[in-house]
Amino acid sequence: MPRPRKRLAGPAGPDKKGPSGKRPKSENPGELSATVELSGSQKTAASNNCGETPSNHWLMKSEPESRLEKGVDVKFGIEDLKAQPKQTACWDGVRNYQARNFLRAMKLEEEAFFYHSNCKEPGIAGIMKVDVQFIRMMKRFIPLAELKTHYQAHKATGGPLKNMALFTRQRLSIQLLTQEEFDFILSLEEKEPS
DNA sequence: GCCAACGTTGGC
DNA sequence: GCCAACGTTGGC
Repeated sequence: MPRPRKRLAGPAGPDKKGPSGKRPKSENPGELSATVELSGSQKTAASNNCGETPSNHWLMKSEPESRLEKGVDVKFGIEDLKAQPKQTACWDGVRNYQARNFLRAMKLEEEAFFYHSNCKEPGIAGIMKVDVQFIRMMKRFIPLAELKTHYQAHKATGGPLKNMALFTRQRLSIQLLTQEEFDFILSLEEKEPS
């Protein structure tokens, strides 16, 4: 489970997992340093996304309700992100290979939906930017059930959510969204809950 | 709390 | 490199 944490002020670590060690011991599986956190000021424009390249949009899952995993509470909802210094957190604990590749592919300032998973009401709670910093709450919470309704309709009609990873890659904790998916979900904010 | 989906592990 | 067993994710 991706497990955003309090700021650890780590460098945006290239993760050093060599091919050598097969995998993290089950003893301590978390803490791969696939960190997106950019500590402190982002002085350098270097990795910044200024320029012409269109930026990617993401969806990142986290659990807003308390749950112990090896004695550690993994709770980290959007309110917890807001409560961090600079409203910025370090997104660690991602184990899945593809999710980690996405973490590495992210560029600063790209936007991501903060998705609440494994909880009473799963869905998209807000928006943050890669750094990982809170931007804003959704104007209204967009429940999974509503997204699923659109997904099912779009499968038939060829609408924007027809291939949404949330449904086609069910267990992937970090997902790349198409521009169409991102825009469509944003447009839902303006609508009445369906 | 249950359990389906699905990723990972490890014997062969 | 197959695939059954196992572990995890995450909706319900």
